[in-house]
Amino acid sequence: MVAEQLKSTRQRKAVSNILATITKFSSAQEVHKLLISRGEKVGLATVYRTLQALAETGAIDVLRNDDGEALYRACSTDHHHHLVCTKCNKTTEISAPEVEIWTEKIAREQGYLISGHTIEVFGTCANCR
Amino acid sequence: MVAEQLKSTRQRKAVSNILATITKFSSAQEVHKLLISRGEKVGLATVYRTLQALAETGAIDVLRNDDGEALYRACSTDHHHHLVCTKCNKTTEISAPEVEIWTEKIAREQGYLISGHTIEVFGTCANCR
DNA sequence: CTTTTTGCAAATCTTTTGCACTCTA
DNA sequence: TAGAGTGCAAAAGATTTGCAAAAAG
Repeated sequence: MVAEQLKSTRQRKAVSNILATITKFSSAQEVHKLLISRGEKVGLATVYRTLQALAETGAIDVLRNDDGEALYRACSTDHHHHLVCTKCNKTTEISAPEVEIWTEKIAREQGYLISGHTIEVFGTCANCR
Repeated sequence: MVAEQLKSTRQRKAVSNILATITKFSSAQEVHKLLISRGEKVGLATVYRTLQALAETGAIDVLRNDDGEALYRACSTDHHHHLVCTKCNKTTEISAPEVEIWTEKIAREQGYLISGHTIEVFGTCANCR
């Protein structure tokens, strides 16, 4: 299973461009609406496929909201976590070397071989308080 | 909006009992199948409603898997996080005072008012290695 | 040209709801 | 009894998929 190289298409560029302008996690549906409102002609299925493809290559981050919807956002590539405002959905990246270490420790204590972890902190940001 | 008190019904007891015997997070569909296989007569919708109700009262924990499905599991009531085996789905509760503190700190630095957080560590447990 | 991509609509799948009926307190 | 709770089937909604047409390299 060789990593496929994605071809550069109008639609994919459009999706990438949109993502670059968004700072909060957005669902495929939202991304699609944004594209349409910008006058871009891209099918919903294509948005889904593109977003998935990008997520697989690690180019963008994915997470699930409480309704089970997949949310995407362009992300820097280094390991980090998120601080999410529950009111405006603004997201701030936070790196956490301390926590990475703690994670490793806990896992070892329990006899686990760590493959990954998720840390998300929710709250109200300064603007929304 | 006063917290409603759930009435005790055959179906609810059945769901609770099943949950008590399960050690891994399971979807509503799975719980329903288990009930049926045990000969319990409970509707799928009821399982969904019951699971949601229980989750709301904090009696059970919920999390979303990568497919966006809601997974439930009976849980002790004190605050803690999970260490999940990606092979057998066994879940170990971990408490993390250190992390709670770190979370608080980070948030304050960013001007956030913390409302909650999620920490899940994935890996392979001793038995599955 | 050959292989990927698209678009659309149809198909899936999980979860939610409307409603009439059945229980619990 | 009154108000909750239940079962079923229909409705939602998000995501996926089949397929023929269009685009990329």
